[in-house]
Amino acid sequence: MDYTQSEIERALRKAGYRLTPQRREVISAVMECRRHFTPAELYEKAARRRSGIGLVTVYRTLEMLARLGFICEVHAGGNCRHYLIRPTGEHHHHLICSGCGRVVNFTGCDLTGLERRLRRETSFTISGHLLEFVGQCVDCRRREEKG
Amino acid sequence: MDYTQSEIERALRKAGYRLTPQRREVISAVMECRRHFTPAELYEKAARRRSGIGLVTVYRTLEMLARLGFICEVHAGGNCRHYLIRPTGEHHHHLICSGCGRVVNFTGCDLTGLERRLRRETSFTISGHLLEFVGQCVDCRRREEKG
DNA sequence: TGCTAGTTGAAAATCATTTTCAATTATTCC
DNA sequence: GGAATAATTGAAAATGATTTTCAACTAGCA
Repeated sequence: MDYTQSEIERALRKAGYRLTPQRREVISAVMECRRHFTPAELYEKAARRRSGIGLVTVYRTLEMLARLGFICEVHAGGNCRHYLIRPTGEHHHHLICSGCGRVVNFTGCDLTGLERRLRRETSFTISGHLLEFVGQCVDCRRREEKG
Repeated sequence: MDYTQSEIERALRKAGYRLTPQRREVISAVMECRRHFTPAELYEKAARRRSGIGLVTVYRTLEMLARLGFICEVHAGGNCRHYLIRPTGEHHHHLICSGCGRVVNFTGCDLTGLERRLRRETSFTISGHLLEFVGQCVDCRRREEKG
């Protein structure tokens, strides 16, 4: 289901990137994330564990991981980039809690029928789609009801 | 199908906003857009027609129009906001050409089944979804094939 | 071990967006 | 029509995320 640190490191090497201590640290910090994160958040986290990692390196490493397909961007709103670990391979989407940012991955979006219809009606070549559900998880709902 | 300038102006007044020449100009510039646009693009267009409109005012007016539901944001990539005219009322989504930015609105996304499944499986309260298709329109495809 | 191209990170640059605030003006009330 | 007043405008400055620059450093190869 999830990639391991060494799988990612291997893929990185294979793609011609060098394996530096900073990159290892960023990867390991990413792998602990259970919700979406911003470059700045990840920087804090990684820098806390190994002082001397630069924000720029975090940016660059995240960009690299996204290029390799290990993380992807989500459109969580706000004014900065949000990334998310990608489960291995398969086509999937996200259900995002607007309260805490928790993310649930799901598959089976089944938009092929709609896609076919659009292709027929518009003559577009369709290359992909962006689908995200937004809601509130149980914890956040309870918290709101109480307070 | 589309709102008229005076419909928008009326709604704006009704919501307690003042009708200024600058706002009129921005609204009219928006209404000419057949694809998505950025605040900066709209500023250029509006300022060309009536010099002296400030970029800040464009930002503020677009925010207002979005709040009133006449335009909405799209996630077209890039590093700045993209807006789009919203067809009257109904729930709809966008098919966006990655080449030229042309936008086709469509309805009938039918995600209620999927939404129900997610609600059941995750116990989230689902408040909405974001769905966009990306592709290439006929013109852009031809242009690419030729050159 | 030494070479070299890839990598790092501090600082500066960039760029979209937001805030500030004094001057202006649309609307209301007489 | 003419104040009064609160909303609006826009230039300039502030903010904040992201990117670029470049000299120093280093991973990985020979």
